Parts: sequence; structure tokens; C-alpha cells
Amino acid sequence: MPNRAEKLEWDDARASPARAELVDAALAIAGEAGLDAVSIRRLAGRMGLRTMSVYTHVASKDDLLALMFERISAELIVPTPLPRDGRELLRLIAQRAFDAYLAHPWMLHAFGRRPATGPNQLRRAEQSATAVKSLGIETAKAWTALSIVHEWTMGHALHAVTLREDTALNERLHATDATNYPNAAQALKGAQVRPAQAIFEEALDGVLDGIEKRFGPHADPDDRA
Amino acid sequence: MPNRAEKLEWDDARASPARAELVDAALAIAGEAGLDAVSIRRLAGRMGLRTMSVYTHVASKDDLLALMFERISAELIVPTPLPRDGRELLRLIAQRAFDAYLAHPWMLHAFGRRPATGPNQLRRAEQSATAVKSLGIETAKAWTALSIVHEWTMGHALHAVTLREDTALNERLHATDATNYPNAAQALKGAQVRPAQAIFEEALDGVLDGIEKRFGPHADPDDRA
DNA sequence: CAGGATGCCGTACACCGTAGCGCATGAGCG
DNA sequence: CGCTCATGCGCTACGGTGTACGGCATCCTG
Repeated sequence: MPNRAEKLEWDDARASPARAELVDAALAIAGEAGLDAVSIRRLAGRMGLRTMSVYTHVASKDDLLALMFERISAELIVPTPLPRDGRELLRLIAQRAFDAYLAHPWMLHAFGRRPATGPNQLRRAEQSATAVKSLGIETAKAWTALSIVHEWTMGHALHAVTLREDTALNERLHATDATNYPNAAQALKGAQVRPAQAIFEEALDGVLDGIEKRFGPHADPDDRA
Repeated sequence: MPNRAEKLEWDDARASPARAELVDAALAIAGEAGLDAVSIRRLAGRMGLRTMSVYTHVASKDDLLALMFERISAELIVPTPLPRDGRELLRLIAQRAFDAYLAHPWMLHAFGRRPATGPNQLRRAEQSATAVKSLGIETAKAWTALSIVHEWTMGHALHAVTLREDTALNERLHATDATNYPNAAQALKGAQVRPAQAIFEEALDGVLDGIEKRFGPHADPDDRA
């Protein structure tokens, strides 16, 4: 019973065992050649199938993409027992996401599409909400605080991946016209040496500082850092 | 002299006046039907041309996309005179970007592609670097601090646009299973009421707090908020 | 054994980006 | 004036994409 046209069955086992292998193969293609290389025909070829047979197990390419996303989202979940400290948990969550994005850059290109809301994504949301709660942030602002961490992590990973994959861009940036854009050129020069992971950790601390300061208990909204 | 195969000529006037109209039309299509709807054939149709004639003015679709991006990037530039206060300038920069992303959501989907480095983007980088400099942040950390603001702004806009465009997702989220995911459901309920603009400004303050606190002068790296 | 479900496949359609080449027009120059 | 040549335009074609639809064989169940 592969699928009605209704909702996506997230559980591979409940859908069909073959579907899991399909997602495996799709992930392999994406890892080797990028998300654009994941086509139904190529996927069929790799599985020894004939293009249209893929649709026996997957309703559409969108669904396939959602399943790929959900699969990798398992890597985003922090293993229990979770640390008591909310800040520490939040840091772990962000770190896992950042690592996953660097390991599977295609995820970043998939964010704009039909957003996935599989069980793993929900589990992650639960962990995140738990962390924010234990920071003493009130419910009304919890989601805002959360989104700062998540969205910044994604943005930072996208930036890092773009620079990693486009060395030409990197050179171009560091040859920025220092006459017309003095401050930009200077900032870019200063950014050159440091590894992405170090920058991430440092910036993450900055982001967490801001969250605790502005959304945490005893926060003074009018205060400046 | 439309274009050698070498570098992209950013100046429409120097390239060909017709190219400017092409970019106009492409922007119109993207605004009406999204980035995926921008195809060479459709663009030609809207201009009364025959598909391949588009390539008389534009070397490739990638170039077209870069030109579209560059065009809108003009909206990101803060008009002079710039405010003295670095924090205020940074806030203006982020606000303009956020507004532009909401007005032209296709930009968010274009981030993953060949990154554009046109004059408007460079001007924006210069303004950003100026702001960070006047905050007293040392050169080595300027780029990190900057990227926090820019990347978070992009991520937040992407999130807002996704929710705005997919009302079904919105309902699904607020019907989140409160038994299995109690904290997530609670946080989502709390986030419901507030308008995106308000959330943006509040969160932006949080982000700026974190930057000033951790990267500003007299920052203590081991301090917690 | 009959019947239905299940997986597989071939054909076909409507798109996409663009390489290559031919044609017409019009401006510059001798 | 006549010649040349750059410029813009268009046609055809190639290889790629997602997928609607209908037909087939196999196998499990009643």
C-alpha cells in the first residue's frame, strides 16, 4: 500500500521497504553530485529500475525530497540524556544542525521548497522548545528566541558552504577594491585566516548571549549591551 | 557589444538598453509567479521575442539571475546621510534587507546559486562594514559579527515567507500534537498572535545585543549573559 | 481456482536551457 | 554611391526534466 494521494507516510517500513532503499540512493546521488543531480531517471538507473517504476514507491519528487530531508533530520536530534543546562542544550542543537548542513549541503538548497514536517523535525522542535523553556524564557517569546538560533545556523551554514564550494568567489572577495570599499575590504582581510568551525562557535556564543540577555528572565527591553 | 564570454557587465546602459527591459520583465515574472516561472521562453514571450533572441542580450540564465539580484540589491542600500550610531545603521541595513526579502521572496531562493557580487552588493558590504567599525569591533571579528546579522536576517525572512505562503503548514503547525511534543506545541501557540514585523524588530535587538556584548569593545569572552 | 492487489514498465506530453547557424537591417567608411 | 561588417533576430535541434496513463506479469488471499 505505497501511498494514497492524501498524506505522506513518513515511516518507510509502513510504506514499503523498497522505498527506504530509494531514499538511500537519492541521498547518495545528492551527496556525490548535488541536489540538482537527483532526478527520477538517474535514481531509477541506480536502482536498476525503469524511470516510471520509481513512482510505484514515491508519489512525487517533492515527496522524495521531503523523505530525504526527514531522513537526515535524524542527525539533528540530540541523544538522550539531554543536558540540564538550557544554554548547553541549545548549543548542542545548533552544533548538530551546523555539522549536518556542512555534511549534506543540499539540505540548504531544499529549505525554500515544501517545508518538511516529519516526526524527526517535530522531535527537534520539541528539544529546542525544551531548551528555551529551561532558560526561563516566557512562552510568548520562546518561538522568537528559537527561530533566531535556527535561522542563523542555517544562514551561517549556507554562507560557509557557498564560500567552500566557490573558491573563485573567495579570491574575488579578497581582491575587493580597497579604494572604493575600504571598510569592506579590511573586514574581509581580517576574516580570512579563521576556520569556519571556530567562527561558528564564537558567533553562536554571541547569538546565545543576545537571546539570554533580551528574552531571558529579568530582561530589560530598553537596555543596550 | 552586449557581452564577451568573460565577465558580466553590470551596467545595463553600457551593455545594451534592451537588457534593462529584459531584467524588468524577468523581475515582473518572478514577482507574479515565482522564480521557477522565470524561463527564457516565457521571458521571450513577454518581450515579443522568440526565445533564442533573449541570448542576444544575456549570456546565460545564470547571468540573468545575477542581474535581477543586483537590480533589487539597490533597495538594500541605506540612503545617505548614514546615521552616526553604528547600531542604528546596522538596524537600518537589516530592516531594508528584511523588507526587500518580503517584497521579493524569490531572492531567498536565489541565495544558494552563483552568488552575485555586483556593485550594489559591494556598496552594501561597505555600509555594513562601516557600521560594525563604528561599533568599535576589532577588524578580525568584524566579518563574523556582520555575517550574524546578514545571515540571520535572511534566515528569518525565509522563515516568515514560508509561513506566509503555506497557510496549510501554518495550520498543521498549530495543530501540533501536544501530547508527544508539549513544549513545541506550547511555544507555537505563544508565537501565533504576534505580527512578523514586530517579531523581527524584537529579535533583531536580541541579535544586536549579542554582537555588541561579545564582539564589542571591553568584551569578556567567558562571560555569560 | 478466481480475483484482486502489487509492482514494473513503455509511451507520450509539455516543458526546460542553449549550441549552432542563417538571415535581414542599418550604420560607417572609402 | 557602394561595400563591409557589426548587430539583432530567429529556426532547428539536442539532451535533459517531471509525470499522466494504461498495460502487463506475478503473487497472495479467499
